[in-house]
Amino acid sequence: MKPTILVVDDDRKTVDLIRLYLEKDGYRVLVAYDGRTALDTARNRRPGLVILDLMLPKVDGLEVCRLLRSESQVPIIMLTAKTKENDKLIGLDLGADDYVTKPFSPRELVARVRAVLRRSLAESDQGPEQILYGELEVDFVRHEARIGGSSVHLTPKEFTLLEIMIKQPGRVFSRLELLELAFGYDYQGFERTVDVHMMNLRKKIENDPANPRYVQTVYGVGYKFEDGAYV
Amino acid sequence: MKPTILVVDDDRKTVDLIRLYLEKDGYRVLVAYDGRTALDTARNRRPGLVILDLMLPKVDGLEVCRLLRSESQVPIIMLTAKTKENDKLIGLDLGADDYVTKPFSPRELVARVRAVLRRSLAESDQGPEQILYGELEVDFVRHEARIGGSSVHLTPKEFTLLEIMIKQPGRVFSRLELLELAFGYDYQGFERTVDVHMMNLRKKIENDPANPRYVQTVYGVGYKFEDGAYV
DNA sequence: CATTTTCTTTATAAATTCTTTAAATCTATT
DNA sequence: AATAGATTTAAAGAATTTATAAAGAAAATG
Repeated sequence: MKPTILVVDDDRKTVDLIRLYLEKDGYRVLVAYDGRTALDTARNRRPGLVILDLMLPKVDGLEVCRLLRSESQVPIIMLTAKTKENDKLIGLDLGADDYVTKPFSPRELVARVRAVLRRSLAESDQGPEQILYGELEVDFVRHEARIGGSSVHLTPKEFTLLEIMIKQPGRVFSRLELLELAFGYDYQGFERTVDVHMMNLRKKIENDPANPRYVQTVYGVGYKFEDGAYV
Repeated sequence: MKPTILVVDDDRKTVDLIRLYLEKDGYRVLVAYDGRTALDTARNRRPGLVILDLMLPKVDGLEVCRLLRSESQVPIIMLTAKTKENDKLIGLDLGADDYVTKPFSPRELVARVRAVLRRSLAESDQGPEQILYGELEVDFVRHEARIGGSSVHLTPKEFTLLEIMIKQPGRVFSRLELLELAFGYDYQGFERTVDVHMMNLRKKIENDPANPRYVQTVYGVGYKFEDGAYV
């Protein structure tokens, strides 16, 4: 089900054009021609995204943006006329998720709507707070692992490595990937460091570290978290 | 074949440094010193990735980024000076795939190039994550082969050889081709090594290794993965 | 700034895989 | 059917990769 989009601009032709393209792409569209109505509509109808012109009567677009932001997480795309003034404005943080300068192609605007929605969905779905496999629980809120209900102390790197792997169970990660993901792209050390962390991790979370159930080696490739999908 | 990378910065020393490291890592490099040239080059030469400085003469980096994004899927890494101003800019999503703040280490930049390319290749669907033929499944994410749903352990070379062949089913590969593709162009050993790997592979994935269904010999030529297109 | 904890490196042992070898088997061709 | 060349097969040693323990370096803590 596609979200509803609120389009706010005092120029009715612009609104009609945007509406046409959005509806063609399957979105429900609400419209407002001034800032006050925009705020009311946003509060009552809870759109999934707002397209907002910067220059508006009654309550200015900037103000609408600020108010919306202070009271909800709704993604906002700002429409701005292309001037040097506005380039500076963009340098300031207006709190919008994206900017489109007039004149714009409707197709581009729709593409940006899709992109912003995709991003904000991805962000709001930060993955689960907790993952369970068998006896093992990994709790990202508490930053803690548990075996059979009782917590096991992991060091920061051990936890991070486990987190990376368990969030994509079954996928094999090379040592280099793990280093870059866990320790940053500027990490200077040896790949073998990963092995030692894995060993220590296994000592803590595996029943039989020499025959690990969760943290498995893929010889010649790297490590993975075994989810038991195919045994 | 590694992709071509377009490096855009008005400071020639920075460009040279980046170029040096990228070329050392095997990439072809194009350069541009201003926004307009960058856009022209990107449109004509279709690089696989763009490294883009935020501050540029003629057409500003932000604008270049927007334009490139609206007209292609090319991954973009932004170079930004580390200031509070830019922190805000980064808070906004400029549409880049990654950001690197100046000053940066060339090694880190190259690592990020690799990571962004890996991500965007994975997204743009450079071939499937998994291939099925009859009972046989080959899963590239899990780095695992399965027969009738249960996984079969393959060694790294066995897996690589199978991967090469199954990705172009029906095509015959000479032993030399297989050696070069699987083991690298500088491989020194005998061609007969391939035979042994094929034998071991057949033992693991074939029902009747002496009458293989998947890994077939083409007498006097090499091996192929039989897809059953013309049997 | 001393103490504790964590991280990285190093060295060695253990496990796995790869290559070579040589004999047996198979294939195409005469 | 005989032959020369190609492929299969098994086995052994060489090479590579991973596991492990321990010590020194670095980082965090009080």
